[in-house]
Order: sequence, then structure tokens, then C-alpha cells
Amino acid sequence: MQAEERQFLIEQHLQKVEFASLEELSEKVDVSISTVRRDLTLLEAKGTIRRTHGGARLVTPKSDEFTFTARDTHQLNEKEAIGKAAAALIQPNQGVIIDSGTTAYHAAKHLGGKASHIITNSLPVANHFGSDNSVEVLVTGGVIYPRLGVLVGPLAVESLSKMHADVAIMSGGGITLDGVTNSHALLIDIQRAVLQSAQRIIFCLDHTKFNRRSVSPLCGLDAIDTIVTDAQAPTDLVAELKQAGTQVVIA
Amino acid sequence: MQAEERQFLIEQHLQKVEFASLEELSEKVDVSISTVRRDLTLLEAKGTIRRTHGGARLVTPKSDEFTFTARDTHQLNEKEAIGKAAAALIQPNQGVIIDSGTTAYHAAKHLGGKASHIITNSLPVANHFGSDNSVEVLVTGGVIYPRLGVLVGPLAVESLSKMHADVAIMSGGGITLDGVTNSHALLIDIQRAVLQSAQRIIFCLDHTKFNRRSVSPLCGLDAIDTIVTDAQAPTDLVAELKQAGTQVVIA
DNA sequence: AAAAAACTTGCAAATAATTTCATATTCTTC
DNA sequence: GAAGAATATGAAATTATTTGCAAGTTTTTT
Repeated sequence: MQAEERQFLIEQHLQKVEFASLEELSEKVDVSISTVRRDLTLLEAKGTIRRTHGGARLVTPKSDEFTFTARDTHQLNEKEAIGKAAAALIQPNQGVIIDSGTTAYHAAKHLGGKASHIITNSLPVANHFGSDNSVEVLVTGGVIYPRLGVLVGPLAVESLSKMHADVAIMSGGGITLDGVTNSHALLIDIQRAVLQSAQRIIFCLDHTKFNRRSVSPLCGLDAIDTIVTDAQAPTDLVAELKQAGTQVVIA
Repeated sequence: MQAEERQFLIEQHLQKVEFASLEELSEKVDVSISTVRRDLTLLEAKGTIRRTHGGARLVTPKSDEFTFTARDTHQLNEKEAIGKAAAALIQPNQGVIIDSGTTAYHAAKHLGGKASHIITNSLPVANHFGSDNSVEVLVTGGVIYPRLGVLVGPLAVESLSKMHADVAIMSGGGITLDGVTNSHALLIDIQRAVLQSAQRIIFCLDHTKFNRRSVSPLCGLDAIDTIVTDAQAPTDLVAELKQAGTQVVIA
């Protein structure tokens, strides 16, 4: 057997078991422990693997968590503030749709027992209300979009179109005077359905989204009732948005 | 076993049970209490865990997770084993429906990349596969049943009736020769739909469910293909079930 | 306040890593 | 295709780490 082949086998085996002892590996590829050590040192340098006492482990631990919230440390304070401000706009006993963006998630956290029912296609949001029996939480069906924990696809769109809510709290990838844009086509389908199903549309957009255009256009300014953003949002665009008839809330 | 693997197991176990004693952990990973102490000190430094007198607890700020699994330390090992055995019955690339019981959840954990797609109305199951892009996970819509993380109601029933899978892994509240019973009427509606939508029905039932009748009848034995249980299941009922034509697997 | 349980520290035995060296294998060059 | 160089492998000796135990201290419980 070739050295490279052996190393590949080791790597592959580790992908399966996450942890392996030197003895285990040396049996698997039928060489001495010394050689396995050397192979592991090489693989570690390559980066796919980490050596440990007595063996090796995979460097990418497949965690059960959504990277969602972890990834979200960017502009965390701003998003937190925006979420709080957005939640403050909700009247008691309203029905609220919360979409799948990270900022919308923060709004959900501050919603407390305010809303009477919540509709969402975001698993993190669903989880958040999972053990709260003061609100009725309706989860749309759909296929899980990996790593984001969003439910997408026809089932999600369909079930959202059938529902109705007083307010929708949404987020997007960018905003200009032309309207809001977002990145994933799958998300756009769903957000369009949300726009149809809610009476009042609130967009949570931190300042980095201003004057940015993401891949696909979602809707024009006329579809939006309120934009919630943070203090660092460019004042000129904020002014223009207000002039265009959109309510802008600075958190 | 390697130190890192051991620490990972401890962490994982704590994820499940929220709190564990040193003795419990030392038995779980089969090392001395001293070593567990040292491991816990390391894990605490890492931040995932907090040491307490007599053990350790998870440091989850305000657990967005379901108390679901945590509360359910009862028969944990059995359920774990049953789940593993049930997962072993699945052929590669099958479509699998997993329902909302705790035992079915454990089956999900052992399913790995075996199934090609998974259909579920259980949020814990959905979360488990949330960042796994080797499987397509279809979540039924529905209203969250608090504290259990199950999606129930017409939307859940409706969307399940429209789907189809090769196998269904289910759990229930009790089993007798008359069939399976379960506690919540809402769950029964959904499980009926699952029974219709899957070709092969596997029930995961630990020994405490044997010879018990829960509130509402769910289905007769004829609807069930396989029952997976643990070694403590009463042998007489097991024999009778087998005679009635049901396959029984002892984990 | 006493007793029990749990924590810390230090130490010896066990286990694993590194280094070194002899042998085997592969690759080059003629 | 054979001789020699270069590399890879396995084994032994040395060094380092980890583990389990016991003695003494602190914390919790009664």
C-alpha cells in the first residue's frame, strides 16, 4: 500500500468515527504504530486532523448546533438593539410572522409574551419558543436549509400563503431606494409569501445593509411599512427613505 | 479511549442530562473520579461546562433547547440502545419518517448519513439534522406543543398525509396484545397519518411500555412490522407478539 | 458543631510521544 | 536490469504526559 493511500484511509476512517486510537488505526491500515504516528503528524500539518494523546481526532467536529447563532456575533450589539426596538413595535395580542434572518431572531427573543401567536419558518426561532406555553407558535413545514436552520421549499411557501398575521418581522440582505434585496432565491420565494400574508411589514436591517444590493430583488419600498435599524445607518439614505413614506426607527 | 474523546463524551452526556455527578460520569466513560475531575476542569476552562460540588452542569445561558431530552434521563441507556438497534434496521438511501417520541429521537441520532431523506414533526430531531447537509430533512408544519417540541395540529397531519416514506420509526405510550396506545389525542392524529404514509412501521418501545395501556388506542398489532425494545421486556409478551406475526428486535 | 461528602495536592505507576538507529523498500541512474 | 542514493518503515531507548491513589483540606449537610 502507498503512503498516500494509507493516509487517505486514515483520514476517511476518522471522518466516520471522529476519534481513533493509534492502535486502531495501525490495525486498520496494517502498519506499525510508528508509521501511523508519522502519518498523523503529516495529516495534522495538512490541517484535516488533530493529534491527541493516544490517537487523533477530526478537526471539524460535527456539532448539533446551528452555526446560525454562533456566526451571528457580527454586529451583535446592533442586532440585539434592533431586535428590541422591533419587538417594541408589536402591540399586545397581535399575530406575528418572523422570518429567518439573524436580526429577526433577535426580535423574537424580545417578543416575550406579547404576541398571541407567532408564525415562523426559522428553527432557531421555533426553538426559542419551544418551551413557552404563553404563545402559540406555528411552524411552517419545509426542507431544512443546512447550517441556517431555515425551512424552505414549496411546503414552506404554501403554508405561509395560507396563513395570516398582523405584523411580519423580516430581514434582508441589502436596502436601497429601489427596495430590499436578498441572497437566496429559496428565501425570496418565502419572503414574498410573507409579504402577502401580513398586514404590516417591519424590516430589521442593520447599518451594513444600507446602500447594498444583494443578489435578487425582493420588494420595493412601497411594500414596507417600517424599517428598524441602528444608529450608524447613513443619515442621507434614512432621510430619503422617510421622504419616500417609509417609517424608520433608529434603535 | 483517548482523553479528548472522553472529554467529548462527557460534554455530550451533559448536553443531554444538563447535570451529572462525578460518579455517573466516571462510570459513563470508565475512568477514575480523579480523571473526570481533571477533565471537567479542562472543559470548564474551555467554557462549555461549569463545575459544581459533586458534579458538573451545562452552562447554557438560557437554554433555547428543549428540556425534552434533559428531563428524560429515565431509561436513558435502554433508549439509547433501542435507538441504535432501530437505526440499524434502516437500509441505505431509504426515506424515513421519525415521529416525536424520545426513543425515536435516539434512533435519529444513530441514523447518521444512512437515510436519503428524513421526515419529522419533532423539533429536536430537526435540530439534530439542522447542520447536516448529507440528508434532506423535511419538517412538517404545525403548532409547537410546548415542552415536547412536537409539531401538532391540522397542518402537521395534512402535510404528513401528503408525504411518503419507506420506513417510519415511531414510539408510543404502551403496548399490549391489542396494539399500541398513546397519551395525547393530538399526537394520535399525527401518528395515524404516519402509519398511512410509510411502507414499513417500526415501533421503539422500552420495557416499561409493555403491558401498559395509555389513554387512547393508536393501532392494532397488524399495523406494525417491527418492535424494537430492550432486554428487560417481559419475555411472555414478547413471545406472544412474535406469535402474532410481529418482528421483535431486542437491543 | 460534628459528620459526611467532595475537592486539592503530591506522588508513583502506567501509558504515550519523541528520538535514534537499523533494516527494508522505492527510485534513479547507468 | 543492477548498483547506489534516497526515502520509508519498524523497533528500542529515552523523555514526557496522563492516570489512579492516598493524605490532608475545604465545603456541605444534618
